[in-house]
Amino acid sequence: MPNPTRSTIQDVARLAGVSAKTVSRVFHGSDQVRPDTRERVMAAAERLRFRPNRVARDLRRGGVTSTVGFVIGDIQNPFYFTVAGGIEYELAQHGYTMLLATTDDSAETERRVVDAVLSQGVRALLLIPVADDQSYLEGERHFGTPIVGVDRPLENLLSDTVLLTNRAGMAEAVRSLTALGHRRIAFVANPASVHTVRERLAGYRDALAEVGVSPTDRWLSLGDDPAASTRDAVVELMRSSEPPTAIVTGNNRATTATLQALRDLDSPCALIGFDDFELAEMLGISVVAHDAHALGRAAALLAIDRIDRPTAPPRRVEIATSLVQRGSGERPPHG
Amino acid sequence: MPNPTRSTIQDVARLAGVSAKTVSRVFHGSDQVRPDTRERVMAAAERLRFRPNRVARDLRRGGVTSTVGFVIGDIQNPFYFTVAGGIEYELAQHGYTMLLATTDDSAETERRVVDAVLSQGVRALLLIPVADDQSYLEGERHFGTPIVGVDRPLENLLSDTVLLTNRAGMAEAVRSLTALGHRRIAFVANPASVHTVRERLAGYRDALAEVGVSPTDRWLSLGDDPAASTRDAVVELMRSSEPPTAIVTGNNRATTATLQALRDLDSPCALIGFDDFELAEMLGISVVAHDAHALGRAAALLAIDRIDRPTAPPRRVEIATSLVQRGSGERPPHG
DNA sequence: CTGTTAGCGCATTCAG
DNA sequence: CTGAATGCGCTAACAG
Repeated sequence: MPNPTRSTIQDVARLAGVSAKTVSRVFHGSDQVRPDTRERVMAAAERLRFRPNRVARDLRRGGVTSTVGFVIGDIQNPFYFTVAGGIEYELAQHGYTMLLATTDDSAETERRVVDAVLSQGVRALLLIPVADDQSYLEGERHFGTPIVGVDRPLENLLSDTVLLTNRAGMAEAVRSLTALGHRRIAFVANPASVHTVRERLAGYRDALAEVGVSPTDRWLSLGDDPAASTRDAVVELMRSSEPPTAIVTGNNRATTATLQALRDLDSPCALIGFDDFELAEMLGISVVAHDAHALGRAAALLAIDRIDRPTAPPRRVEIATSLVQRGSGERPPHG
Repeated sequence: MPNPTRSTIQDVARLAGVSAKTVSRVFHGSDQVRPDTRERVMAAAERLRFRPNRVARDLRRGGVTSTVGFVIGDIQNPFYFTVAGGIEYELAQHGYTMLLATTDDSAETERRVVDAVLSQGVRALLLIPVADDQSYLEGERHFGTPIVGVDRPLENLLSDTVLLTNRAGMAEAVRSLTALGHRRIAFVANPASVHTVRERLAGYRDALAEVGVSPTDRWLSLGDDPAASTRDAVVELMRSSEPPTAIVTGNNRATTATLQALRDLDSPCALIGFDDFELAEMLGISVVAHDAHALGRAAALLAIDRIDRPTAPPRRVEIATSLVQRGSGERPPHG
């Protein structure tokens, strides 16, 4: 059996004995339509199982769609999907839907994927950048497409941005450790090249500088070598001649890996992680927590605002982090 | 400064001194175009920052878009997001992008959201159903839109489906407990109304029946009361006159809650969770694991297959679960 | 309150 | 190999 053909606004108009425009008005118009006309139209639409074709509508209205693109590096990271959840939530509140695409954390892919998303005619673009240059979006920005950097700033492109207070948040954590007397504090993270880790590292240095400690590379484990496991790196760090008495981590993955290493070693080393995680409370792990869902919501709001006021100056929103003390970060120096 | 207007295929054609159709051919045509013509067109396109408008293209080609809709109840659940990741991955491999929408786990919202997604002209619809009846999709199915039930079957609608081996997986877990001598085995889950939990419950009963135990309601904690916390329910269960010597859980959230309760009580109760989680290995928690990413990939493949062969009989794919023993499930009965 | 005309940007005829 | 005409489904701009 061949598929029946989908009915259009014309079919409904014919059946209801009105013009196509009237059907359109019934479905979208804030215009007035006589109640009985409206009912005839609705009845006809129901009988024909009519559903307005949004694609055609968007095209006619100047290619202005109701979808917003979100391009993300790696969807598997729980942090990012919480962000995506926040974005989707806020977009839905405003009648938009989210088109989600991933780049495998590869700079070349980013450009291709962003291009594909833009050609879908998205109303705005939200992007967690991977490449170190987003100037290729300059043209698109000139066409008036709102572009928002999420979690990291877009490089070489004027844009709205939502960030965490990475530097201050990490500084606060390290300060809480120095206040306890810690001086040998290590910083553990995987990929150090991304903006967030660089900022957190800066905060770490800020706090150490305040107590006159100039951190040496000996206490940095930045996981630039993708082959080496963070877990092994931490074990090595702890077995060095002058091991740290406290560790701060640069993100959730580093926290998990560090946690496992410390468990293996049965070490009393203090630990504060960046990013909260589900079992942290049960495990008594202190963290620099933040609201990833709020980050997403804020990003979506920036985009929606800019749709309304395209020429407003770029805005930068910061989502606050907070130090959550659960035990692992309150241990005094040992050894 | 007013925004420059986006250039169209016509603009490119004019600048290159060819017709619109030729530009179209350069961008999509497997048709032949003379190399020098092609170059002129490409040069013009680049200068004008031309990007083909996919919306218009899709409309002209009969509303056949390259996006696939995925409707999900609650985006925050890591399981679903991993599924979404799998879907997105496989879709991207085939040139589709994913339109993601959520329903807040509400049956009424489901219908509204599904409608909105369909009116976007999606090429296929993937749905984790929440409502207990999807017959409202019958019309859409007749129009030839591929519809796939993900993780749970669609009710009253013929459709492709991807499921986990919920029943067998849970039976295997319980069987491993009865083999150790456990007889008082509790089943803990939140919302018991959904298909997956019902199936897992059935598997639990299967395995108990095999050793002649007919489970009483006393050992079921199904969390139908949204007010009561699962954690409290488990504490109560363990303090009853004849507490279980082992617990199996119906999903990842129940596992976490149960884990916390058992820690609070310092109980030697055996535990096998359904769904794996990040720290399970470190914590030595045995689980019924499965590959949520593969589930998503399989769902996407079903949709893509059906796009190609619309009249093939509905298919049901099952993704295998496997019992991962890490210690908590191998504890013998106590007390 | 309702109808008519025109055309969004593109691709599919059918011609050359 | 290339171009001209036509229309996808819908809605703005103007009528009435």
